[in-house]
Amino acid sequence: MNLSLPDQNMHNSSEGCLEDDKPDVMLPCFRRNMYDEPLASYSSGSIISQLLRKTIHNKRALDESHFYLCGSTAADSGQEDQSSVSSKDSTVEAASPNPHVSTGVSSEGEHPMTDHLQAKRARVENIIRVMAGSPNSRQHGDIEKPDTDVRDTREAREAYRENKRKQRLPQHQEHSVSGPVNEECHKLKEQLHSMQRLLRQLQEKFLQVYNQEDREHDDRDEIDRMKIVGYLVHQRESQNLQEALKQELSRAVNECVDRVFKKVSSTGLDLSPQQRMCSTPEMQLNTSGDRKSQQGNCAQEQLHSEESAVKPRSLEYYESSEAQSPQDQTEALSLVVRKPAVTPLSSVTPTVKRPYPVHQTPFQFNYSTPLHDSQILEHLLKYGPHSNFLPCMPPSMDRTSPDSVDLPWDTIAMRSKVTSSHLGHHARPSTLGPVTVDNLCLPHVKIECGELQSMAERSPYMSLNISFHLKRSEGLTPSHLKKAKLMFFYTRYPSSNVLKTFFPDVKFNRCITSQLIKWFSNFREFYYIQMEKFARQAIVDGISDVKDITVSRDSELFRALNMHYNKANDFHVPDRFLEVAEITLHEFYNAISSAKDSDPSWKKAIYKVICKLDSDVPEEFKTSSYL
DNA sequence: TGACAACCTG
DNA sequence: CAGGTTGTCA
Repeated sequence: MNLSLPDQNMHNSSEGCLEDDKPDVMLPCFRRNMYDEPLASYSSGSIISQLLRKTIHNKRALDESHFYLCGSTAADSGQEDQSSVSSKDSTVEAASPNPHVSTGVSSEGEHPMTDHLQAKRARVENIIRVMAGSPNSRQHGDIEKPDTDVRDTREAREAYRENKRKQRLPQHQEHSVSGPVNEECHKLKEQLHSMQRLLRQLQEKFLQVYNQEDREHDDRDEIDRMKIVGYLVHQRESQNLQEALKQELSRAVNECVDRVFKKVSSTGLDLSPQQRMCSTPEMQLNTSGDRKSQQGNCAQEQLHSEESAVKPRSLEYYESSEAQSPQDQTEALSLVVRKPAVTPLSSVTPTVKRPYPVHQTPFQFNYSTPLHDSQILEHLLKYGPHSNFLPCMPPSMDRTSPDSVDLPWDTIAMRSKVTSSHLGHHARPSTLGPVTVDNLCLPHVKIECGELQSMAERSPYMSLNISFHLKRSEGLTPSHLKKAKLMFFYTRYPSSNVLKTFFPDVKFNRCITSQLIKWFSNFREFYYIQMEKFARQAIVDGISDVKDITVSRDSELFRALNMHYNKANDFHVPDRFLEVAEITLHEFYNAISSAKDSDPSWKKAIYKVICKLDSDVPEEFKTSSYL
C-alpha cells in the first residue's frame, strides 16, 4: 500500500491537520465534488444516476474524510473531481490513513474489504447502469471504479450495504417501467425518500462509529476533535445532499405540474397565468381588487368602500382585542400597505384627468359571502382597514348592493369642470405617480407579526411589500396623516387632548404631539391660503356682494380643498365643512374688500373667528383601526 | 420664558 | 410637509 499521496498537501502531523479546521481547507471534496456544481448541468437523462453516483461517492468521501481527515486532504478529492480514473485510483489506493489517526481500523479492514468492495462496486455499477440506462452509465461506473473506501468499520460497512440493498430494490422495479413524467416524478420521490433514509442511517452509524472509537482510542483529545470534525463534515454533506435532492425533486415536480397544466390548457381550460394563480376564492377576490386598482383613481376610490363591507368582522376583531388587552394590543392594527405601482401610466391616465369621477365601476365583491380569515387578512393586506370610513357614508348606503356604492360619490357630485388653473396640475400625467401612491396611502412599516408575514409569504399575491405593525406605533405613519387630514374637515384647531383621543394607536410623546400639531398647522396654512386666493379672485371677478360667494361641492375651492385633504376622494366631506369654508371665504372677502389686508396681522381676526367653528370629530375616528 | 401659531423656506 | 423663524401671550 502506497502511503504517499499523489498530492503533496498531506499533513504528516495530525496536529497540523486538525489545525486546518476550516471546512474549505479541510474538505474540498464536499465543496467541489458533491453538490456545489449545479444540477442543471446534468443531462436530464442522467440526473438520477448522477445523484446516485454522488450519493455513493459522497458516502465514500465521508468515510474517507472520517478516517483520512489528516492524511487525505484537499488534493485527494480535488483530483477525484477531475474524473481522472487513473489518478483517482491511485489516489484512493494511495490514500493511506495517517496511522496516528486510523489506528486499529485500516489494518483490520484491508483484506476483507477487497472482496467487499468488489461486490459493492459491482452492485453500484449495476444500479447505475440500470437506472440511468444511458450511454453515460458506463462512464459513471468507471468513475466509481476506485471505490476503495476500505477504511470503514464493520458496522458502517454493513449499514452501508444494507442501505444500498434497500435502495436498490425499488429502483430496479421502477426503472423497469419507462413511463411518462409523473412516473418519473414518482420515482424521484421514492429515491429521495430512500436517500433520506440512507442519510439518517449513515448519520446514526457515524455517530456510533465515533462513539466506538471514542472508547477504543487512548488519545482522547485527538479523537474528540476527530469526532467533531467528522460530525461537522457529515452535517455539511447531509445538507448538501438534501439541498441537491430537494432541488432535483422540486424541478421534477415543477416539470410535472407544467405538463399537467399544458394538458389542461390544451383541453379547453385555457386559463391565463393570473387566473391560474388566483384560482382560489380569496385570490379571485384579490384579482378583482387588482383589476380595480388598474383602473386608476376611480377604482381607488372604491377600495375604501369595499373595505367597509369586509370590515365589520376585522374591525370587531381588532377592537375586541384591544379592549381585552389594552396594553398588548392597543396595537389594534394600524395596518398599512403599499401596493407596487404595477399599473401602466397609460391605463390610469384617463381617470387622473378626471379626478372626481361620477360613475364608479361596480364592485366585484360579494358582500354577502362570509369571509374567511384568510380573505380578511388578504383584504387587509391589500387595502388596509380603512373601512371605518363607512360611518361617514350616507346611512342609506346598502352595502350589499353593488350599485349602491355609487351613492356617496354621487352625493359629492363633483362634475369635472376642470377649467381652473387650480386643478390644472392634477390633470397632468406627470402627477400620476404621486397621486396614485398617495391614494394607496401607504408606508413601509416593519412587519412585526410573524404569522401574518408567513401567511403573506405563502401567497405570492400577498407578498406585495406587505407591511404590518400591530404594536402601538412609535411614530406617525402616512395613514395617520391621512386620518389627520380627514379630521381637519371637522376641526381646524384640535387640542392635544383631541389628538390623543383620536390617535389611540400612537404612542404620544412631545415629538409626536408636535408633529401632529404641525400637521394641522400646515393644514390650516393651506386652507387659509386657498381662502385668501379665492377671496381675491372673487374680488377680481367683480363680485360685489358677499352673499354671491358660496361654497358647494361643485365649487373649485372645495375641489382644491378636497384634493388636499381627501385626495383619494374616499371620504364624504361633512356639510359643516362647506359652511365653515364659506364663512371663512366671506371673512377673507370682507377683510380684503375693506382693505384690512394692509394690516400685517389682518388675518388674526379671521383666525379668531374660524377657530370657533370647530365641530366634534365623529366617534368613528377614535378607533385605531380607522387607519 | 415656554408654548403656540403663523410665517417663510426648501 | 418639515424645519426654522418670528410674534404673541400667559
